[in-house]
Amino acid sequence: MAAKANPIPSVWARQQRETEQPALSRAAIVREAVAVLDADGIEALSMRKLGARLNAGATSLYRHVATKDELMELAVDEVFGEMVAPLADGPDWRAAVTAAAESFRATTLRHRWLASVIGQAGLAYLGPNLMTYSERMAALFAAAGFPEPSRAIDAVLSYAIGMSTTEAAWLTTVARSGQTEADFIAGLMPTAQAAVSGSEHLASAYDAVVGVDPQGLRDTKFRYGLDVMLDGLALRLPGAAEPRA
Amino acid sequence: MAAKANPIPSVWARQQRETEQPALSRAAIVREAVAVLDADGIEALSMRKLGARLNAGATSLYRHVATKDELMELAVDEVFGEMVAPLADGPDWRAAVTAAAESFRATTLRHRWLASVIGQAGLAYLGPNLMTYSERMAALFAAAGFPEPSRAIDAVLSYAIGMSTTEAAWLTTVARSGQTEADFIAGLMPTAQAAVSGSEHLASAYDAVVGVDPQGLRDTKFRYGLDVMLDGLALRLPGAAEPRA
DNA sequence: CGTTCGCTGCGCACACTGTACGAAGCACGG
DNA sequence: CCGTGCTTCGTACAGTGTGCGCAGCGAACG
Repeated sequence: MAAKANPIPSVWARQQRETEQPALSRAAIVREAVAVLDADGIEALSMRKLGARLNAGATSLYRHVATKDELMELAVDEVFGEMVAPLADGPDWRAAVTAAAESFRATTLRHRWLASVIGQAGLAYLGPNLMTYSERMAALFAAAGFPEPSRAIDAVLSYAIGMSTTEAAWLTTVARSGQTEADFIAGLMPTAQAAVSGSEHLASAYDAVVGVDPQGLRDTKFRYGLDVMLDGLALRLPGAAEPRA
Repeated sequence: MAAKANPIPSVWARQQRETEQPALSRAAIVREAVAVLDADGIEALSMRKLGARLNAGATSLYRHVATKDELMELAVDEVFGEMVAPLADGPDWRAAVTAAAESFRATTLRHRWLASVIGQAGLAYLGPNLMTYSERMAALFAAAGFPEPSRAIDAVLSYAIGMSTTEAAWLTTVARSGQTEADFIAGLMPTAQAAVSGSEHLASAYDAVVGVDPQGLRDTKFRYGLDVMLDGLALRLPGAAEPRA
């Protein structure tokens, strides 16, 4: 009422050129969302908190992003841009594919929330960055002489996804405990030992691993499975001996 | 007051043997939770709804389950009980491992919410059912002569996880559209075609697939990657030719 | 030049979430 | 008979995603 009867003062009270921040844009929102996700994990990202980070109200974001799920899709493709697959020029397709897979793993471990999102939404995003990554990989396999590159992509990528998401989830659990990985494992051992008691093969596998550098273990584990897969693929190149079990 | 002053009628008014429902128990809660998850998906499971399904209040569940996350862990291990790995008695380790992997995939596709949970929490559950599944698989590889069965398990299981969760997420998306898989793909084609334009290898891969039975495609895709992995593993058995790229 | 119009940001509101807390009911041992 | 401990539940709180309608701004237009 009072404000309506007296419109004049607002002229003076008006904020002059309050465009300090580069305004709100889809790109800025996605970038900040990734920052929050990296820093505090997936359950810490709320529209209100994100809005506050951008000096904006929560619902303002909805002008640039249809829904939170869409924002997550954009964030996923954003970080997919960090995954690089070498160009198909070198003769060593194994090294190139290995580099591409390691890049996938490294990116997933750098942005551990990816594991959750991939589990919920899969790879059906069709985002441009995922597209160029896949295309590069297809070119790699095609240049190597594979008749059906997409088959090989699916195999290698599925392995990379499974191993990387499991690893990311594990590291998230570790991080939440506030301990180092080695300490966390040490603290978990009693429970684990009890769980595998009566399982002879598992128990011996556990014993063989106690006290070893965990990160190195994860690295070689990933490389092992990847090498196995690439060996299997190599057998499918034109001219190769049949494997025999 | 009135009830307290007149204790007699309550004997007759009392619900005789009101144990129609088997009361509230951890097992019953977990069972019902799985039912809800299967029927309506992971985002439809709320403690209130679950309580209502069991003729109980929402917070009553917390007497048997510490937190919702714990309930999810229990639900995961519950369905892990459906995954079967053959005993290590037959000579054909490839067939046995294939059966175990297919069982993993089938279970994941039967309970598609598993994909989300695995992405969030990994396989660090240590639940009994996961344990016996892993132990069986370890026995399989050990009997086949692998010096490090756990390495082989990690490789095969990672592949199965990656492919199955991706597939489950895809099927969830399809189901949410209310269309058949073939129709959904048809509706998606324009977008997909636009996305792969300029990516020659991907485009040709897409073209090769249009109009084919989608489920059969998924089946063979899974089998292909699994066979590749098993071929690579076979090379690591004592006595095998080196692969050459 | 003044006016209008569409786009952007925002406060409010709604329905819903997980769960901490304290009270009430019950079966059972003394 | 009275505790006593276990189970259930109502209430409450802090937080979520997001639909709706209003205010202000820049640009286009008469």
